[in-house]
Amino acid sequence: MQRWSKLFIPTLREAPTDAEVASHKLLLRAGYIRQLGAGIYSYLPLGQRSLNKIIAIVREEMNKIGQEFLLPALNPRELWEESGRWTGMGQNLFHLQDRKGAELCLAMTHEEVMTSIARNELRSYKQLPQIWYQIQTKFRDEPRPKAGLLRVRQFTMKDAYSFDVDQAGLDESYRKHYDTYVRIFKRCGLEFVAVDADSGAMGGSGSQEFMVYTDAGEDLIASSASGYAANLEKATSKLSPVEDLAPTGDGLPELIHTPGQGAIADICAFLNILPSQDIKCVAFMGSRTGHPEGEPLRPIAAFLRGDHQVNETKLNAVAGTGELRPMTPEELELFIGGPAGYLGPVGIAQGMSGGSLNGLKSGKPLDRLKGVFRENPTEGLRTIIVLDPGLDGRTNLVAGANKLDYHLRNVTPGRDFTSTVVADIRNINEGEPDPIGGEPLRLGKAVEIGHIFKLGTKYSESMGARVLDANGKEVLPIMGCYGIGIERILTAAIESSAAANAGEQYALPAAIAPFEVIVTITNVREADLLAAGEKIAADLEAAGVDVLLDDRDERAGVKFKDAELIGVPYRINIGKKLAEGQVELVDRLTQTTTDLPLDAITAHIQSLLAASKL
RNA sequence: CGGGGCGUAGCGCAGUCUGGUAGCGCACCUGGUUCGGGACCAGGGGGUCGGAGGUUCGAAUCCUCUCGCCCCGACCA
Repeated sequence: MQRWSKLFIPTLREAPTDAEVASHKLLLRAGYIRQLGAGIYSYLPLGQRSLNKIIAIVREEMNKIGQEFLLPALNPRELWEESGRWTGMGQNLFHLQDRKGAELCLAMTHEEVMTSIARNELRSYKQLPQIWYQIQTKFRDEPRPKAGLLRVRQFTMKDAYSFDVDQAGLDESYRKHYDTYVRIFKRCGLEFVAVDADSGAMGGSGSQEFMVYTDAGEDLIASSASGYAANLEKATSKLSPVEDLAPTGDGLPELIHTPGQGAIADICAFLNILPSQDIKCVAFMGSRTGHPEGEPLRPIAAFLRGDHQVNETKLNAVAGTGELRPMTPEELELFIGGPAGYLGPVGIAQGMSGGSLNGLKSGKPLDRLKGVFRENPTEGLRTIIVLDPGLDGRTNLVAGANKLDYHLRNVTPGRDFTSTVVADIRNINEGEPDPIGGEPLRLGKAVEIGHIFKLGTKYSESMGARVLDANGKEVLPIMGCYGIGIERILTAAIESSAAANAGEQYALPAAIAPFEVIVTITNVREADLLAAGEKIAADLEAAGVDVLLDDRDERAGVKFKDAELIGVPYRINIGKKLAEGQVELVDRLTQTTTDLPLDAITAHIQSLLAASKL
């Protein structure tokens, strides 16, 4: 039997000032963790109990589809050079040297080790598919650890790797992981959404992130009741129709004097129109990442509804660039043809050929531009004109005239200007209808607790893993990788619960709480209370319930506060009502209190726990 | 890496500007009272003031350097 009086549970009345987010404060105050350095934490007995419970769930579910390994955290440099990640991971990989000067790293994931095992041992398609996983400590030299356990340099991760002969096999392995993750997170009592993630530079064919909404999160996601969910970088929405303005005059673009009305809000007020009836122009110079010098810049003119915001990730994808910066006034003149505030699509300058630069008057900014053109002397630079679908098909819009203090009205896309491409480049807004079911989108910050990813052959190729297929032909095993952040499950659960209680209190789901039930003897000096508490705790333990008996000689108030701090979902108070044969059950998840007869409590707890286990 | 903030007892803080023997609350120990929502009284223990160097008769306090931590940004398969 676990007795509080014998355990090490150092609760704090006040949180250290370093802690900002709710889960960090509460984990410290509850005695789950202590900090050792930036992004480095010790897990105290309570924290370890909770993490062990999470790990047990993960392991139980993963064992249904795969096999567990234990792999070295210490990896030789050569292995990581094979995959290209020794330098490819940059500063995020912890490097170290042994006494002989040989270089090693602390593994941040285990693609390399798993693939090296696969290439040494797997020879035939008959040995596939394989799903290999491990649960262990990973190291990442994060540029900025923060928010307690949310972003750390050393943490526990379940990562899994699948090896299949063909794409269909990978699809199946991926699906198995998806289903398994859903079961794991449900068992952990989390409310989560699976969002389509950017496959990014990895070039994989599919990727989803499992996210939990919390303000402490670092990602922005959108989801809706119809099951739609996506990262903000990918999220789209159906737009409600906007009423176009009636044409004026002959219906063709008409110059209007709009002195000092450069901002959208100003011009809308000035002309008495809605922002959605105005064309916003955002102009960037784009370049590819990883080409600091000499990479030709690309002028980009993005046109979208006046009430919409550009999403730079989407725009980069459309323009084939990796980095964007705003155009300088000189560049605006050259590539758009107007001053900031009065940019528009009609008669856009669209850049020029390299040769025509010679006619320009000199000056520092222009000299810099000539340097840019030198990379592409014959083609010069043409402005990429991107039109957001929110403007496509619209009529009689208002736009800048590319002339100071003038706008145009009656601007109709397609008729008055053409675009290089029509593509979604905007951020969706909260409440807009989702693209599949039309349900309102919920937009919010979220924390990533899991990620599944169709890797492809990146590692089998670079590290030389091959098997023979049924035709005796050598093929590269197709891989998937699948991660779960163990501590993040705990953190997300606390954040979610604390958010409902003003950040001051939380209760964990029974499945991942350090104890399922706490029996609080309100006064251990009263022999009958002590005896009843002992008996109830013993009965619960005999019934297989994970119970903590608070047998400390403390005042009741202290014990109640402490019980709440450690997040145990069910509390049984042994107190005054014992005289009538009753004890109090506090259900912290529903925030209800019920009186129960002494002899009914064990069965009642058992049924509560059974119900919480799906 | 850029910007900002903070290092004084286990936790929360004052003292630093204006140099003169380091303080408060909580926690901890002892005794007593109290006992269902972080009790009260009395007594007590605990700090090389992050570190190094300097100025000074004298440095938590002034100067220089340095280490650490937090926040915002950048970054984040």
